[in-house]
Amino acid sequence: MPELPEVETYARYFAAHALDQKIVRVEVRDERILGEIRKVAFVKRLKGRSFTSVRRHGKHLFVATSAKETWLHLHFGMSGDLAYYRHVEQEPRFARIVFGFAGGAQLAFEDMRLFGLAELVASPDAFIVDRKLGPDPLDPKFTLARFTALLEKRRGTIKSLLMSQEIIAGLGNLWVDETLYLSSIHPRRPVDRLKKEEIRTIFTSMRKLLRDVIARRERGAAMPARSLYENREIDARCPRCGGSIRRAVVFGRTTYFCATHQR
DNA sequence: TTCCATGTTCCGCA
DNA sequence: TTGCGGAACATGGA
Repeated sequence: MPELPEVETYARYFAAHALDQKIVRVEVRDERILGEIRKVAFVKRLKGRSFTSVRRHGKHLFVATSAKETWLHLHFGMSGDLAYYRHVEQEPRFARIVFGFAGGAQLAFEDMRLFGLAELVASPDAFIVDRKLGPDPLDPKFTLARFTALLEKRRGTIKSLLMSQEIIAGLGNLWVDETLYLSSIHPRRPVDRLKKEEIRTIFTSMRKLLRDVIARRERGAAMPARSLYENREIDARCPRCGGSIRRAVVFGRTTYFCATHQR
């Protein structure tokens, strides 16, 4: 379930379990999960090393290794996840890569649909520049002024811009819908017709939401019953205003919104 | 069987 | 140049 808050949770999970242990085994179960790098090279460069720290930018996870200029880059696609375990029976069904550690534990990168990616990169910063990724919305340096500037030069709908990783890195379909729901803004609203005040509301709601979802993921709590997330159904009652929840395709994605309070 | 799915990329068109 | 719709990728789950 990987948008920014989920990837943040994976990053913390990785850091809590899989750092500073010698990698004694690297099994690539399905090569389609790898990018350009060949399986042999991937295994060779990681075996005997260890993971040393994690870093996240948007939906991308980077893990530093004890090898110079060698970072594991993971993208979780639509169905990626991590699992750390000690016994083979606990291996996830769709484990695509399994790292075995000296202590006997293992870390699996699972991804049923294979839209994810695992590769090695020399530098996360260079990767972010190459891929033209926008700022991470939870970066302390990401400000309302920066957000406003990013939107100012653009046209198009607010949903399409929040979804575009070159503008802001990390939001996906679910949390864009939730952000706009909380902001009372219609997903199709042209961004050049947003008032300053509305941009501020989106900025604030988005960051508050992302932090809240991360906190909930951490303690295994569900989303509030009043959230759009729990009411993504055609003709559901909007828990905030009693209006009706509608479904439409916006920017190519199934979009839920309240036809009454989102304008 | 059919439709839908938390992502990304590429192509064609306006 | 920018933005958008559609298709493709792979594999379930309802």
